Amino acid sequence: MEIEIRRGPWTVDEDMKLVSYISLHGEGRWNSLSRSAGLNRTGKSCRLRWLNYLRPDIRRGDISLQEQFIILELHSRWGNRWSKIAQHLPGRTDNEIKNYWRTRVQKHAKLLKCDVNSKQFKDTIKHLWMPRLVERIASTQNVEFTPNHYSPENSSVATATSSTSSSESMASSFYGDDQVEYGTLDPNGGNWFNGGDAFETLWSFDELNKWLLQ
DNA sequence: AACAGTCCCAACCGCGAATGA
DNA sequence: CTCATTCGCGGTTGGGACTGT
Repeated sequence: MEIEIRRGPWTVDEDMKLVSYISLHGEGRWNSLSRSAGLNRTGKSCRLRWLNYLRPDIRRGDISLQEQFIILELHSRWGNRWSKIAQHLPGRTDNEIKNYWRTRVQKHAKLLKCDVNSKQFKDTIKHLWMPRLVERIASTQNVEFTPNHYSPENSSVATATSSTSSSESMASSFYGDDQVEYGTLDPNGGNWFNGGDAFETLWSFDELNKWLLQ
């Protein structure tokens, strides 16, 4: 008899079944795991749910400034190698980083009317956005961060601080201090980037345009 | 309050790589 | 070696949440 495979959002009951099964038997062999756990889901679906949502070491909340820097840095080296980038951001999933890139970074490329893969945009990230991020990180309290020397081989330096609550307080102080300073970007008087996002308040529209026209 | 437009993220899909029979 | 199955990655999308009018 064919059992209908479930799709779409996971229920609390399904989550509990998956978590309790994995806690007893461990991960892997996802297709058989799905059957054994009594889930009418594909192995793929179970794997994705566990890795992106149910894993106990998942880190939630805003992407910190350090994490933003690391994403930009590693993406400039490796491109869309999301899982590889995620390995250097403990608790963050490849899916989350990918979503972050698409929703935030690509949006900026679109606003500036340039291709996200263009040299122009990459240079903007490298020579304007990243230095500005470094400034912001350095200016916030008690943050040990050595972005100039960040490398995947030495990622513990950066990730050690990003995994503490200091990054959250840093982000909140950032919102508070700089919303106005960097928020008045719209030539028409409004807020160009709608405000609200730390990444988006790092530079002005004029500043970016000036850079792009160089 | 109601509606429309936009944003964001969880989940799906397709494909290539890895593994095993 | 070949074929089938499983795994993991990157791209895409549906729909709920949010925002503006």
